[in-house]
Amino acid sequence: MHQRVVQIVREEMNAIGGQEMLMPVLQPAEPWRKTGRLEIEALFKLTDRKGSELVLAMTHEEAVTFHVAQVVRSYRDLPLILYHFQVKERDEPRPRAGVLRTREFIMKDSYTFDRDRAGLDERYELHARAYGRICDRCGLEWYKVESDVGMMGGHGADEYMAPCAAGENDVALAPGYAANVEVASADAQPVQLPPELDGPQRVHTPDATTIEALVGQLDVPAGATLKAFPVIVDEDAMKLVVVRGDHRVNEIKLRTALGAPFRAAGAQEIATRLGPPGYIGPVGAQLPILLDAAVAGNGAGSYVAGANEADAHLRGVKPGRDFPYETVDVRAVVAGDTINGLEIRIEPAIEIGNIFKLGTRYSEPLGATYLDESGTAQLVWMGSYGFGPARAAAAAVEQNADEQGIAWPRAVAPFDVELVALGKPGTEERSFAESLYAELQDAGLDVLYDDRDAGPGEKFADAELLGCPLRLTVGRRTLGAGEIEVQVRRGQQQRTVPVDGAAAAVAELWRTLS
RNA sequence: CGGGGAGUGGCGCAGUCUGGUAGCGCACCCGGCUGGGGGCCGGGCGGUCGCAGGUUCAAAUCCUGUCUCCCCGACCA
Repeated sequence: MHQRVVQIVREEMNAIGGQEMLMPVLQPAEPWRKTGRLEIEALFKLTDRKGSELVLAMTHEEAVTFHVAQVVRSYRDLPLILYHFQVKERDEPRPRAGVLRTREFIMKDSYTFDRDRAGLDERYELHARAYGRICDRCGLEWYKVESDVGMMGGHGADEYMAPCAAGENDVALAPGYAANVEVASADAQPVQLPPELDGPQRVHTPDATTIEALVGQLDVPAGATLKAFPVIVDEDAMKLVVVRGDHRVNEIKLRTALGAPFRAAGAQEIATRLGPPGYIGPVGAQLPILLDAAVAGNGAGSYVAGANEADAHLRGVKPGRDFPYETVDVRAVVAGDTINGLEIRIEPAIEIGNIFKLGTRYSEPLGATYLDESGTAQLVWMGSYGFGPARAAAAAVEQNADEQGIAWPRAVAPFDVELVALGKPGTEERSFAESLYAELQDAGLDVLYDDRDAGPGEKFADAELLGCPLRLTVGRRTLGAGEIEVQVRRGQQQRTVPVDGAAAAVAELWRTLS
């Protein structure tokens, strides 16, 4: 089924003008140094016997850009769509989840090369449509979501997600909206705030180092408290991120907002710069304060915040009046938040593909330029597009399995039909099954023929586990009635077809399946 | 990186606490029965107990080290 997915992808890539090629996995380290990606922890690095530095490629931007830089000279050489199916190697912190997260996997990656942003947008759109067709043809339930650009850098990215319980990503969905929670943004559910005061008032709150404990003591909703999250940006400056007490910081959104790497501040750093951990807050903090939009947007009312001293909080805190801030959107959205007044839900999903607008992120460091009509050198505008056949197959399994096993979509099933012959070898039903096997193949079907000397129960159970769309049974009972039995795997409805013209009837039935 | 678990015939496991003849199911091989939901009877093959050291008369079992795998979390360019 991996090869069936591959062939679907290949056809759709060719249909948008892609040229298939093959690039090496083992590559010199130098181009990776030039793009700054040699530092990536997940990149396998090694040396050969002469001590030359090599890497095992995790994607192929460096290789393809280097290649294009050699070959493309003129605007007349563009646009270009190149792709290949190749092994990717990634030193994952923790490989897991079977086929979903492995150190080594095959990915289709394509790369587009254009003379400008408008060309890139065109090539990107071609891929978006091709990916939609690929997902449909693979029989998947899927959606396209906005995503974080992550390690790739660049100007925008979307992911293709197949919802299922085994998924490792969470996606926020509302009518007309779909985004990975790493970038999702929504309107928070409203909260009843305590009335305003003339200024912050200190309240005694022993052992209230968690929002839960604090809420228990003060009788205010968690959403009326402020949670302070001190971070060290670039191993240098400390900043204080503040979100509503009932919200959580999403670290990907925060990294995006900061525009730089960060880490959570340690207890000692907090104690030195602010106050006792558990009691810190924005009022009086001599730090830049980043206030989440869910707090900053509220007009009336006031909040409870840490007082930066032990066993004390402040009530009546008003952002702006009591502390200066910069507004950011860094909270993780939760189910029940709204977008345009419509509630969102959050679902797990498998990421099966992603598409990135790279721009000149790679063409610049690797010198991929062309000469325009005026003879001026210009940087090539690039896009990068990944698709994981194994993940698509995994999603097809997860979305179509039942108690008995897999129920493959027709397009990606390992075989079209499983033919089960009952009876002892040498019997009439066996010899009929032999001839039916040949006729089915002549009718253009891929057939798995179970001619093992095994009991019927064993064969039926195996057929259902494997999950071919149709199961044919040739047995003495139905054969005597001039029929063979057909089971549609999905739903497991049984029917019979006459022996005469059976192969053609089965082929016809197969065509009606999804 | 933090927490937890597991390494014993091909596969799945028991035995380890309390040291003393390595065991069970499945699979496999042989003979036979059965033949529409993993059926039955009989007879067989197959294991340096992850690895290395130590304790002991004696180690799958106790001790030390080490490797690998799995799960949860962190992380995931």
